[in-house]
Amino acid sequence: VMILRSRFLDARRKRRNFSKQATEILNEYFYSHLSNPYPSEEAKEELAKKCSITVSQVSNWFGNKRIRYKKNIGKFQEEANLYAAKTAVNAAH
Amino acid sequence: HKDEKPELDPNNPVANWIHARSTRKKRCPYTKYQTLELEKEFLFNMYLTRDRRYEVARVLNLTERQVKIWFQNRRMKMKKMNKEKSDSKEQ
DNA sequence: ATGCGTCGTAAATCATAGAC
DNA sequence: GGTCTATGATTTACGACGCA
Repeated sequence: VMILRSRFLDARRKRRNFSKQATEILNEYFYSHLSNPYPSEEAKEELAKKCSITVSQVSNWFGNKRIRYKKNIGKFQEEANLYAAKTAVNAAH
Repeated sequence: HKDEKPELDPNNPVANWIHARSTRKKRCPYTKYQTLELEKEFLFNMYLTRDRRYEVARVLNLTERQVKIWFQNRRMKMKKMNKEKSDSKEQ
């Protein structure tokens, strides 16, 4: 029990970057909804499930992404083009 | 959209996002002492009476509005922590 | 009308995982 | 291994809206 408890507390204290696949999914949503990147509660739940993270973490990710994108659009241009191309390919099939 | 202020720009993607008004006060981190005292008060009661709010604000050199909002945010934080706890329980 | 409640968020800041 | 920067989380501050 103590082991489980300490493991749980450690997990909360020690942040891990999200997986590449999770970041991929979040970015795909973000760049394909760039004019209104505010997922509904339902959309957040679906993203959370697909990414194996919590709804709060999805909210945090979008909050951080929006402000960091807005603060320096140029820095994200390459990334934006990449995901735009990716969703274009998906739409074509 | 709703929250705060539109940014009237032609075709930039950010134009229709939510933007904070320029009049918004910049976030000012509270001192350890201020936070500790606020937490003690919160432990005593999660909701402030008007008298307590006045007194806490005076002692900590904050405005009554800041104290009111701190308590609102603190209650939301508690709600979030409780939700996480119950979520991790099931499953 | 006032006034304080929640909810969702902006923006700044914190903490540190990871890249170099 | 020590410096940095990118990234996830937390902290102030508000707008929108609800209810008494």
